[in-house]
Amino acid sequence: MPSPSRKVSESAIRRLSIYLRVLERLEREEELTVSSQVLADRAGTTAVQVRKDLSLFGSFGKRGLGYAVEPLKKQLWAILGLSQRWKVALVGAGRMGAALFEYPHFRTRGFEFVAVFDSDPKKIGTRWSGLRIQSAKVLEDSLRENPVEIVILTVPGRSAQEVTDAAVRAGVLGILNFAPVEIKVPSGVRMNAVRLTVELEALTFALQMEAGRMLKVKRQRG
Amino acid sequence: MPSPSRKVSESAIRRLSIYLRVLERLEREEELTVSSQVLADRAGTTAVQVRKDLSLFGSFGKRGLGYAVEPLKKQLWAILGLSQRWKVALVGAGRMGAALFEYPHFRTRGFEFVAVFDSDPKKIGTRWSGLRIQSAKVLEDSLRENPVEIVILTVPGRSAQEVTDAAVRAGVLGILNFAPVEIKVPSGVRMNAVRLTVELEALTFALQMEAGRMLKVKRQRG
DNA sequence: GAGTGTGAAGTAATTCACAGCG
DNA sequence: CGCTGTGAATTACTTCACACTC
Repeated sequence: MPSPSRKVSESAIRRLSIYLRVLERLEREEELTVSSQVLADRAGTTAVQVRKDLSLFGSFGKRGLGYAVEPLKKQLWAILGLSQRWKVALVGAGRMGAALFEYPHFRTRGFEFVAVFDSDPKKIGTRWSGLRIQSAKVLEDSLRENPVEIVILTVPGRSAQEVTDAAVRAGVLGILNFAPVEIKVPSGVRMNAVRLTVELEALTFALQMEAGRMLKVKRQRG
Repeated sequence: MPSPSRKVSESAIRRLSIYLRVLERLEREEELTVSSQVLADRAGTTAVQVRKDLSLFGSFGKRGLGYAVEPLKKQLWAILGLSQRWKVALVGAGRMGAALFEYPHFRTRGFEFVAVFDSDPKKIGTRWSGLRIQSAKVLEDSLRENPVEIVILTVPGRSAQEVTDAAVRAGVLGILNFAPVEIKVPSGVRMNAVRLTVELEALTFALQMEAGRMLKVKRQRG
């Protein structure tokens, strides 16, 4: 597992993860090698960006040839931390929780759900793929006894912070937050938020801008 | 609806959307005003960053006092394009599609699902909140007849690109892609991707780094 | 005094330009 | 030649410092 020469930016890491996705697809298409140009086109970036990103962790390419698909995939796999297995607890067994629990691409990457929590008495005690849904009340004790590295949070906004605090007390290392509120974690715990409204609003902002620009052009012409 | 003085970065927009989320919460807590400092703490950024971001669109604060919560919320609402209603089509009526279709925070922001498509014959014809699920085959014609501005894509990777192409031909303006592949859209169409594996891998990369650092420290001590 | 708004300075990320290798 | 790897130049983003207003 290569270790970075300089400090790597969050955006570089996210691109590496995209390259991995593209490489997996190239592998299914039985491509043996790929140039930074092709990888960039597929990943929505530039060839130099690809080479810079990869060069942060080593020299994986062959000049005149490009990168060997399968070996590069393995490298990225290791760089992104996928060589080790990560135990995950899901908190919030609603629709979003169910979607993520069943999401096949988490499983193929070695993420393993080992606990599910919810606060709805109707759900507690039922099973998801053989995993008994536990009461959110016992989350801290349960995670102390059977530790996980990562918690995926799909609870309503009102309970997000208290669940987070309990998980942190139990020694969780990272949190992926889908709850519709900003949560606070102490330094030493990593938190990454998926903000669905932000994603849509980034889109509507851009569309509105575009529409405004079009109007202006129209007025100028008229 | 204020229009920006200079060009605004994607990251600034995403922060504005986070501020909106925080302001909505402050409003529920019946706060009347908020300083850039408090807003920043809640949003996970700095006071200057907040002021810079807001100043891109106008002067919304009062010196010595801060920002009035409700008016600022309304401003952000308008800036982000939420003053107009956006019609949305969902393509992919699986678990993730269901989770997003039911997601209350899309609806409270005025996003309106007007069509749902899927390719599973078992699902076609059934209803979601009164909305008949249509065959993905008729997507292009259907969207031509009843246009939408936005498509939310929750289909398997293999069909993501062809669905995208059909939606684009039908005149869709923006796409929010949850499919686990990179898709291409022509210029003039906005695309925003939610990459679930990227979110988790950004986390595991950081955790792995952290673990590596700890080991080094340990070795130095030993 | 408390807190905003903003040009200037500093830092980070991206792109350019090209040397170097297969 | 074709394509990678990388210092140098450029551009974008953030933070500093402080004038200004309520």
